[in-house]
Amino acid sequence: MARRFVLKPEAEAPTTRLTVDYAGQLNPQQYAVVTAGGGPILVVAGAGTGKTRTLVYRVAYLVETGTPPEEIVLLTFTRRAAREMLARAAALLDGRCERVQGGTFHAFCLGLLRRYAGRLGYPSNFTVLDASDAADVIDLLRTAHGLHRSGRRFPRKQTIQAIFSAAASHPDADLETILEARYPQFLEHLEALQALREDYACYKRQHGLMDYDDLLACTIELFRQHPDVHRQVAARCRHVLVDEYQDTNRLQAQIVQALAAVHGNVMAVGDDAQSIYRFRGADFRNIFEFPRLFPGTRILKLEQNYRSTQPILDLANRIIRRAHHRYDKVLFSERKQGERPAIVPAPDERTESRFVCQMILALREQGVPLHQMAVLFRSSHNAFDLEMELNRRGIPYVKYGGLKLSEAAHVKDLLAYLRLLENPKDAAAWNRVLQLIEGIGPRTAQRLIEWITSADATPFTLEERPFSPRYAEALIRLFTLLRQLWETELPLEAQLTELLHYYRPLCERRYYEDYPKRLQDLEHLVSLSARFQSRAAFLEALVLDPLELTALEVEPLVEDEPPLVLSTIHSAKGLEFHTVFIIHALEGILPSAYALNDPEALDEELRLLYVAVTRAREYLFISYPMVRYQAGSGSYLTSPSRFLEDLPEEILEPWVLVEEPTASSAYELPDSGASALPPGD
DNA sequence: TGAGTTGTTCTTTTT
DNA sequence: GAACAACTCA
Repeated sequence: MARRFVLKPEAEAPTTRLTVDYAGQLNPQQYAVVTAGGGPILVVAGAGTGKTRTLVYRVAYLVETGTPPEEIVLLTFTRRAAREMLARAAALLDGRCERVQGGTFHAFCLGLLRRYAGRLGYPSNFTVLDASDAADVIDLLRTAHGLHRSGRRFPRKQTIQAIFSAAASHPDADLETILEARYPQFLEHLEALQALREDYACYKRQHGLMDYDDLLACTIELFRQHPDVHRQVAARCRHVLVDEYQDTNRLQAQIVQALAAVHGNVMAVGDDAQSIYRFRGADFRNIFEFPRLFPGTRILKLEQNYRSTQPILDLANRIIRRAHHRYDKVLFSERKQGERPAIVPAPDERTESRFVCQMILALREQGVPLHQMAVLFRSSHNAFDLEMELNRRGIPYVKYGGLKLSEAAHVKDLLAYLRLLENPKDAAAWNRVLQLIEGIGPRTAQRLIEWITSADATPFTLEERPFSPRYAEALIRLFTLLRQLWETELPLEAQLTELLHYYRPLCERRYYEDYPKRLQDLEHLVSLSARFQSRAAFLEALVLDPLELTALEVEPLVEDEPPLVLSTIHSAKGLEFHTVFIIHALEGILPSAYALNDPEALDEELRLLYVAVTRAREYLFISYPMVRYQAGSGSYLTSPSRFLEDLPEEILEPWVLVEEPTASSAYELPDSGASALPPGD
């Protein structure tokens, strides 16, 4: 008779001691989220409730309790957010989080597709098109079809691109539904647009091109067609964490579902009241779909606001109450004391800018660092006047949002050469590059592209020369250079230097009015490239993360003092500041004129204001000009945003700007402005 | 076919 | 103030 030995069940959690005092550093709700076990979890978190902090601790906790870092996926809204979170988690654990997979949905998908593109019939060196590249390709096809003069007005290339993108992010709706809902004026072109869309898809496949939407759609396609790849990828996703879930679209939700297919551990964090990316296909209802998508979901809440004072939250709560949709969250703070938010009407834009500048300087005198203050606005040109005033006074600032350096024509030109070296079949890049040569217009460019991209020969060789002598010499020069760079593996910076040397005269001819400034940008770009490992990495960073470049651009200017932040409200998502100014709070701007006829869009504008307001910790100033000037039509009276109407003075304190009545400074507000300040802290 | 000029339209937010 | 269509001239 054999002897029996009774085995005890293994303890669930590994016995390693935890190095972080989770219970001590988090509140009970946060602690519950951080230490929650596996399975699907939805965390509904109001503004300022320590969402980021909670995710950071969650990553640390998972690593400490035995999850291999490389099997954690952290999907965030920007790459900057991912980097920051991972850095903080790494700081908690002495760098043990380094191998966590993280980034935006687009970046994550791109990584996968580079590896598995072959399975979908794409070359692995495919090019990623940004929105304006995509519009250029569409334009190419539109011209080829002769659609641009098909009678009634045909939408412009950017609009077509927007329509296709909307269709791609709503995989359940067809083109007709999209047009009906958002572009009824183009319904008459439905068939032409459908044909064009098919052509566009086909063209991209032939030339190794993917736009932003393809990155998501192809990933889903890959998983559907190749279950083995899907299993392999999902197996490495032991825990999937998604930040800002309210701003995901249907495709992204499907990707999350696919990634969690093996282990089933998904945690999504979001706030339906802060959804501000509807125009990009996001739907805040996605967050309520989560429990349906993942049966057995546990819903946890973070409710206590640590960021703002109660008066600021009172205003935020009042604002969100105006929405047609009911948001059942009321933010409360332990920080009962605080100044009331101010509403500041200014006679005109100039005065509004002067007010903001002088208040900023006064607060800086009081000891608030510049970079703890932010000026927020609906769209980037709302800040032009203020920027002039800041420049005049020498106040350093960084501006987020709006036009990116990588979207400027001259930058795209230079990068097009680089793109060709990476993918010699990139028709969009060829189109740019060829048309820069004198004597080559759209027609010739197209013929040449066809010939170049169909030949299977070594790239950048000119065997016969069936071209007009008008441009033959220039074409040979271009090909020789590209061939040379393609064959010799120079460091990235040297490649760009060579290309810039070639491009410089073209740039001077084309932009004769302002080429010195543009060349300066390009030299900056060349020096920036030195930090990148490879051509591909550089190009990818520029397509997926154009923000970073704008931010970097200003860095060297500021040596001693971190600068003031100017930002679109969209780009300020997830950030917080000691003091926030919201400028141009006007009908037609916030809410935007485009939203006025659509209750859903109007709700989104309201959420946008809600996001802006909840960025502030201590002081909040909302201002607007009472008169504006418009080129041509002169000045006109404005009306303040409807969202701020009829709010009692206990919630929003009205201010009046008064000019100092001395003769010498009759046109200036006092620079110290001390008497106008709220009491210091 | 390309280059250059003029008049018209539209103007948001971002990966 | 830019992008685009429509025009003229070489």
